[in-house]
Amino acid sequence: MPPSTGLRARLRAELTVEIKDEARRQLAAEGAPGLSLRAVTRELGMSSSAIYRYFPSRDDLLTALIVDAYDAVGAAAEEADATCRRDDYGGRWCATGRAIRRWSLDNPHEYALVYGSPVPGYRAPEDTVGPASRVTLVLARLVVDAAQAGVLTRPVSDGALPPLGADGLAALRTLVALALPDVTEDVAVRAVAAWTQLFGIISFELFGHFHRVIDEVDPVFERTLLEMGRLVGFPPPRTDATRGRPQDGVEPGRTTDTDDVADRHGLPTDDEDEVWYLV
Amino acid sequence: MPPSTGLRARLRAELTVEIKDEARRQLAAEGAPGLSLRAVTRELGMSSSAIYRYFPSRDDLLTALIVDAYDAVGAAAEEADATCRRDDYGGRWCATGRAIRRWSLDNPHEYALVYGSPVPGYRAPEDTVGPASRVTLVLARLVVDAAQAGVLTRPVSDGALPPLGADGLAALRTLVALALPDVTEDVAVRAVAAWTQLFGIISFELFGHFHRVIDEVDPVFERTLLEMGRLVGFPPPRTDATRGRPQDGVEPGRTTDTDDVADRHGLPTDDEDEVWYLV
DNA sequence: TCAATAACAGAGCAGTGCTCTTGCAAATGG
DNA sequence: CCATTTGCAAGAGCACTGCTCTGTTATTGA
Repeated sequence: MPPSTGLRARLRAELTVEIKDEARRQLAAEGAPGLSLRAVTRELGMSSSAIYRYFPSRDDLLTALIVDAYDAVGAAAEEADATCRRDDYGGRWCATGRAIRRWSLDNPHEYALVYGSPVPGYRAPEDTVGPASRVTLVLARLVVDAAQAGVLTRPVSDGALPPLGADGLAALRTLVALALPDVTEDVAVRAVAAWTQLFGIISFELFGHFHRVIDEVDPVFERTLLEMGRLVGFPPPRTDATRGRPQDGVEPGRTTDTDDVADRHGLPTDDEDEVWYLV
Repeated sequence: MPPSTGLRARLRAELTVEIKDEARRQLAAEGAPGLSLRAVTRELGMSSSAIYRYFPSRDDLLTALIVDAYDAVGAAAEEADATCRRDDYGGRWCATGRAIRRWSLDNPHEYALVYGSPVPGYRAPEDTVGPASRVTLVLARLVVDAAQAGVLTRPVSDGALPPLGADGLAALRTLVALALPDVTEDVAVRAVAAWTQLFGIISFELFGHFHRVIDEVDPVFERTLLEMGRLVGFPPPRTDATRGRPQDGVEPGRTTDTDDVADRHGLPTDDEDEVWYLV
């Protein structure tokens, strides 16, 4: 028996992605409020009511686009992180942040759909929590790797801030248990700060809050990357690529991404700007 | 001559605010996409076409609401800052951040309207840049005050990060010239980091990105306030109110807001946690 | 008092999300 | 192989939206 119900299912799957592609085109062209189901069907040459066999409502289509957007930015973050040496924690942080920003600037409406105001009513659709965690996990894994390697430096001196209270510990416990094993709550809260700062500055840039305040965001973004990376405690990035133009591709150098443990000791670094933040 | 064109103008102004109030009610109830001009007119008992004499389009009504929201959050920030002693820079930073978050949690849809995805097409309406700068100026003035008082501490040790490049200096020059006189570009970029982190964490909380990650945001927010305040270089807050419940009003203690220079020396602080971040 | 003008109500247009009914083609079971 | 069930598509239609146009009424300034 050939693939049972295969023809119908195949056609259905193809039309589903065709609808999503056309919807994504309209989303990129006019933003989420400009997405019209009727316009999608019109462009695809089918009846306006036919689309409801594939997406039962407009919100469901939007949710599908949200899931895809989460997946895309997560893939961008993963790829950027993968192109760095595993022990170059500062470089991984900067490269990941740069990749997320680049994806956001390239897909502003998808970014707004995902990290802007939640469009579908009020409900946080449970289907999006999975793909949403993809990009988060890249950053979390980075923190965990650095913590387990023991390279995370305390920001100023021990005891500069009072220890976290019981409520702070409790609030961070789920986060630590979920994605940050072997990480101090102290480090976790700084990671949250860096995480939210990253998306905060991207949102401000994309949503126009730097209008007439900062005209060229690139160097400021690079600098905040360094500042927040240092705040978390990452060692400084290995290469001096952070000074270069970050908009040309993901990261110019370091195509080594297969060998993992071999890089742990690493060849002698070419430059001596290891002392960017010493502590 | 009685107030010339007074009756008509008065009625017009009254109806304008009535429309805005009803629109704000609908905005708070169902969010920006749920705001309907026809529903507003229906609720106000007038014809659907009459509203266009007051707001020529839906986007104009939204822009008016955006301006009001900027004004409201700016007023909240100003008031919180004003209730602190002028030389308690850490306290002013924390109080302002807390007030902004509180306003945001109390008016989530207005926050989303202002700091979420920009709804009207693509244009950044020029009318909003003025009210938008109100809350920004509170934070900027705080940085300037602390810088001029000479209390801003460098984060780790001098020269830990390489000096800003020429492009970084150029990018920050407009910001410094506009709102941060007598502030180093080095401090300015950290202020931008704190600024964007503040709104980043608020957006994440409001837009559901902490779902199943952080259940109780309060202590984490308090902690990031301290961390980012320290990153900028503010001295630690004077009172121990940061450990209390920040959701009960703006700030419980310190009702002194009139005397300015008299507080400069200050009464002996009651507690000894002045050494929160020493550097 | 009278013309000018601002405000208003209502009809109407094009568009939207969504539902219902009808008809057709494909897969399935005996 | 045929009858039946199922999946899919098209069209009409409903309630709603932003917005415009027309005609009418009320207010204003001289």
